[in-house]
Amino acid sequence: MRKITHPDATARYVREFGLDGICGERMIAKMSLYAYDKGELICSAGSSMSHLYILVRGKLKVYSMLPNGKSVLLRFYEPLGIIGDVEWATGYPPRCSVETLTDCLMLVISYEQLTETSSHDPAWLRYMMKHIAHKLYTNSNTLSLNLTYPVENRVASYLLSVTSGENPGVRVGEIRTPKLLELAELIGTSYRHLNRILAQFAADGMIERRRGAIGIRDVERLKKLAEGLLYN
Amino acid sequence: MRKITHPDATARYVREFGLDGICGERMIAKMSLYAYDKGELICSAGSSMSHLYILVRGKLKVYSMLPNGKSVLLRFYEPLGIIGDVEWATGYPPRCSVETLTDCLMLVISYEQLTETSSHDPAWLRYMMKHIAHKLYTNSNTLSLNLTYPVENRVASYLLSVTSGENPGVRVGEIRTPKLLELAELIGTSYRHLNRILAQFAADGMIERRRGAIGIRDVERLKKLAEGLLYN
DNA sequence: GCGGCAAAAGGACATATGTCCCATTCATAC
DNA sequence: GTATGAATGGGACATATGTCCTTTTGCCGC
Repeated sequence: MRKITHPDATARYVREFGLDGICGERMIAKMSLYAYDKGELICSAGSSMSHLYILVRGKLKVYSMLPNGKSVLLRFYEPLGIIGDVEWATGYPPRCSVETLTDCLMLVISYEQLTETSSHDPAWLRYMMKHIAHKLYTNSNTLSLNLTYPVENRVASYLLSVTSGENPGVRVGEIRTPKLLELAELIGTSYRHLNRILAQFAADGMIERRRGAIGIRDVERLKKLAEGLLYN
Repeated sequence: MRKITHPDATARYVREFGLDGICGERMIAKMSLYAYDKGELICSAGSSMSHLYILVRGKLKVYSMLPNGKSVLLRFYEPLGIIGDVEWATGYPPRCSVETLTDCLMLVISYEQLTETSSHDPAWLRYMMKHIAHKLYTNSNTLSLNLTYPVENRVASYLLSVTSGENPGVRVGEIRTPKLLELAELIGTSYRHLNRILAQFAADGMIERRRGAIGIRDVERLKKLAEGLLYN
């Protein structure tokens, strides 16, 4: 993580995403731009949260760590995803962990300055309200689906989510897998079972297994399995 | 459902819950008070939503109907629970159904009038933002837990949630069960399996089964099973 | 009382998933 | 090269849960 000090840096992304129509000038003036490397942890469950992050480049994953030790993948974020909004609104400690999947750029502002510059600004408050409501809507949907779909479908959905956008063309998708154990935790199952499902996918010719990577061989059949179940 | 026309009715509850510190006067002037009987449906997935409801008396249950036909119990509401906030904020159609568990009283205001009287009011917007963020926080937690806990624990949690408050004293809880099939759907399992779990609970002396009702015999052991898993 | 029906109880079996353990592979230090 | 350990692959079995079907129970109209 490092701060981007180029004078025009913040303004560029504020303009690109039309944030100037949402955030007041005073708020924009207090924002900084930070670069994160792939694999960095932005926040983690149990720690404390002091800044709001607005993703403008790259991709993140958000997962929840549960008291019983297990974890559940909640969603992926792409540009204009916001981290720390719920914690700002409620003051609760974060119950999720957020990790970069690619190199990322984020606009950052401290809660203190955010409150000072925007807590009386209806446009910003409406935007935040809508944004959080959207999160609730989709989060509730995703988890409810996960609750009733078997692991097979969830794995298919995960593979598609991680591939999409990486190799947009005809090329076969190649996913650099994190440690499979982590992947299993994210999907909310045991390593053993994930392994079974992957072996079955491979046997069916839908994927190809390699050390540290998975090759997608049949996107269509995966899509069929993931039907309607999307993490995005 | 019927409107309460007593002139002072609305004002009484607005005062009781301190809503006058949150909702502007203009907004309060547009609110009505409605009474609902036990078992009425306030809203249902797929329909359209045109009013915001603030619960001031009674208890509700909220559940989600999924595209694959199954449903999941999301939470119970008690006074100051708000229905229709997410739909107002986002404009999305409701994906949940809400049903009264007891006779209820609710303050009601149409989206049109709500937008007109409050969409520039920072105090109200902050309140809504915080409220929705709280919903997201707890909803995500509940569903994540459900995703990783077996049915046994969920049933225990359900029994406790429904009992608590009904017989606060030493009396043994007596739950008038809805059709058990419905209950199974709410908990997100099959009727057969719910039956198994209940039979096991009964065999262990934790509950007593009767026609159309369940008697709680051992709150403590149920609490142990429900550990940390709460729908409220 | 009797027939019939909805709700409830439960048997038998299949499937999904978890747990425990061991074998294999690969990289890296030495 | 060899030892070592992490990551991976997989066998054997237990448990959780779903599906299908049959039986029992209690209620209601006649």
